[in-house]
Amino acid sequence: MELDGAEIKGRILRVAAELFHKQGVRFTSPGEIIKAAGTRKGQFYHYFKNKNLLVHEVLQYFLEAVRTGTAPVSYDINSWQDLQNFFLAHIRFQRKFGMTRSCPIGTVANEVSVEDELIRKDINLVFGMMRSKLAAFFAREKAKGELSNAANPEAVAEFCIATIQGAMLLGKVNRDSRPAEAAVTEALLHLQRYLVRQTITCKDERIAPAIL
Amino acid sequence: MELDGAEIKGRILRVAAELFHKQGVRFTSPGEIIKAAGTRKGQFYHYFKNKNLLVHEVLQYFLEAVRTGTAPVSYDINSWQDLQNFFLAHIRFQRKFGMTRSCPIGTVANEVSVEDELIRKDINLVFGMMRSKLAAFFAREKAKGELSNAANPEAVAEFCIATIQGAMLLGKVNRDSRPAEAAVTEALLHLQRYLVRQTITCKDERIAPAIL
Amino acid sequence: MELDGAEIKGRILRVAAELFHKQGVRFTSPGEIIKAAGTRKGQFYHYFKNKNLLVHEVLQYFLEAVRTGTAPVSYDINSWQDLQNFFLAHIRFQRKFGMTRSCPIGTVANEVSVEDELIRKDINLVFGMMRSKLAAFFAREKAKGELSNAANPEAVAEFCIATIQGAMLLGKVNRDSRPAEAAVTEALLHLQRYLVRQTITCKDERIAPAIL
Amino acid sequence: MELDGAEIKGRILRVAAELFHKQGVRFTSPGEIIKAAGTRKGQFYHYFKNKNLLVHEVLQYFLEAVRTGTAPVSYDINSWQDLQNFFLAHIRFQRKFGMTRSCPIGTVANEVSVEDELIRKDINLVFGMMRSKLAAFFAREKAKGELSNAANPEAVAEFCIATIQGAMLLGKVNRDSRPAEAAVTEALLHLQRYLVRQTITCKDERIAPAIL
DNA sequence: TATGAATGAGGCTTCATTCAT
DNA sequence: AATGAATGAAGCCTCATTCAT
Repeated sequence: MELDGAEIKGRILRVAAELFHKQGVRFTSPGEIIKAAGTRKGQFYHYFKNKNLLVHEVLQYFLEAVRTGTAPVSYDINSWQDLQNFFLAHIRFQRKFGMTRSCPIGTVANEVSVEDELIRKDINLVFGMMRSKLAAFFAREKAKGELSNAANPEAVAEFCIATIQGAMLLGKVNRDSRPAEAAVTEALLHLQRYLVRQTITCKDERIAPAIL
Repeated sequence: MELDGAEIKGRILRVAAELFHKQGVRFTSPGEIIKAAGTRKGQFYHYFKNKNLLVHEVLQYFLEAVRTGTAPVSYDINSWQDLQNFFLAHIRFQRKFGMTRSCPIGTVANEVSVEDELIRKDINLVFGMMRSKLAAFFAREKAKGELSNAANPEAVAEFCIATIQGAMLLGKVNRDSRPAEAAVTEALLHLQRYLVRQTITCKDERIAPAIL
Repeated sequence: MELDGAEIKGRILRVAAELFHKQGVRFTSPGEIIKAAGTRKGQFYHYFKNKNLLVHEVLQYFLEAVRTGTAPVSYDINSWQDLQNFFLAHIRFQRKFGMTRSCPIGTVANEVSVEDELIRKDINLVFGMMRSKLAAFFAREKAKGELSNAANPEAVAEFCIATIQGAMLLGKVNRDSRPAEAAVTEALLHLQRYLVRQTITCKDERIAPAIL
Repeated sequence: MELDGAEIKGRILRVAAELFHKQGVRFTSPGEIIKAAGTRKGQFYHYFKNKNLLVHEVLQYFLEAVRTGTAPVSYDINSWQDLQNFFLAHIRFQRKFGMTRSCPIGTVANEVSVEDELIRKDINLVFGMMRSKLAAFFAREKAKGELSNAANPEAVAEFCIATIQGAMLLGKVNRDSRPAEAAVTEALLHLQRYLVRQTITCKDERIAPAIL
């Protein structure tokens, strides 16, 4: 069976996403992607006009993954239990790579320079998608009277994303999940205090990292 | 007045730190640093055996800056007012660069790959210095009975760093300080709730971003 | 007529072989080869991943030349007359370059360092090919009863190669063919004494260098 | 105790000789010699105007070592037993370096290019010293009537040097002393046949490599 | 004597891309 | 659609040496 165009393009995209996550965009050359994808230069430049547009498409692929919930961590939160799991899932994800990587989006985001307007906007869309999914949950909870009126869903969502990004960064530079766990645990405590009825109760007021 | 050796080495170091912050380590070539520092290739390699060791020295310089409190943001916190100011100072710092950069340490941290063990450890030392200064403050407050016994100084310090790093990343990709402000404001609220006596009071329970 | 890929690769290979023979591998930079071959950097690295692999290919080319008998000196010996000619042909070859070079293989061989395992093995193959061709001749002569039973074909072949390599080195540092001739003449005398019937007779027991 | 000038110069010389033997002249930079000798750039260039003159002095040091018999292998031969030992001593010497190097002089000799007239002449002097010592022995034996009148002392000496150089080269590229032993054993057989009285007798007409 | 700062040419290689087929 | 040849700028670094102190 021959590989059709979409197949090849998809493979390049997946390989590129993996390499960008592993070593960053700048440190990943088209040649390396081509080799890892088992394709050829001509094919690569046929499907992607240039490296920048490949980054663009990778980010669209990430956007789609977050939107449809097929990303390694789902941003579709429906319960406080989901929310807690959501934070911890990021660190579980990171552990799969031996704590040597942080968030795929965050990694690319960090590299954007003033010239990369297109890429910056792409990343914004991904973070925006994450934020709106999280904010939607908080808004729903607020509507149900479960969340304090003091909580601003958008701001709380922003806080969640920021803390997770920072926690993963700390996890990576420490090569240890504990700093990341400590950070997200504090974040969860903060969110918990917004709850009108304290549904999540942990003995010592801390979410046990052991459940990770 | 002639420039002596230390002067030149210092200039290379400062220029490199600036470029690394602006565009990352990977995208900054020795040639670019040499040009910006107004020096020569031979001179550069006389003072720095290779680019990696320059990065190492830049990080030592950052470590020293954090240690001595000469960094753009001081990590020496002595009051809850200091703490609040500390969070906001990060975003003020970011604003100076038109929200096009994130944290100098975070930027380098994000780039470390599995091969850069030396660099990873250097960054760890810097984050460690930040953490111990913050944790020292929380420990002191706890000893004074101002901070809840439930608070673990190290964990809370980790949370502060993570949230700031994430907030600055969001600020950069948005080219807007508001997402970053929202995130750190939530973080401050969390910390405030650890206070035994609620010394920081803000009308609507939110720290006004306008004071930034 | 345009040059196709194989043509260009071949030209780089020949130019490299020539320069390696003239001045050694170490003293021949890719830049020099590129210039001499009238090609470009990109082209060079398109055909040869790196300089070391070019050396490898040059040595394969030498191996092939020895194997097929297209090298400047043929290692296919069929008679005692051939053998005598074979020794002298090396010095004739050397004279073509004004006694400024030694053996192309020997030159590269002398340069191998502990790190160059690949190259060392390549050279071994070339010397091995030379040895087996020479040994085959001695074995045949032994079988025919022309060569003393005391002669070990492999050992005698090794001796021939060693003496020729050493003779050419002496010829080069002296810029004079006489030391080289003296050495190979002695070697021929040694071989001659292995003959059961003294077919090669020289008046004064010496092979006249004049015939060179 | 301070090191005086001669001490330092001597150390640089010895270190350079060692490195040239190990990896060749071209591949040994002044910086490497300076580091290995534990000295400084200024000192190096104070004692040696340039690298080429250092090579020159190293060769003079080799010349002196051969002249005075302090070289690793003595060229002062006084008996046929000495002669046999002399050949084998070269291979023993080579074994000390795990068969990774050939002759120190031969290594430098191989690298001489057309521009290095000075160096070429220096090497010639060293080989010339070797030759005259060997030739002196053969001449004395001839005078004593121990050596065939057919033997030309100079030519036979040249042959000895050539075969040893070639044998060591083969030993190095094979990383095995056996090819080198085979070659020198044949050479010894040749010399033996020049003896008027066959004083060296080996059972099977071969000098046992086991005695090495 | 001794030092290390300074120099710039050059070494080896990768990069991202275009192009002709 | 697919190929791999072609390109030259640039990346990182070493070299051998000179020079001012």
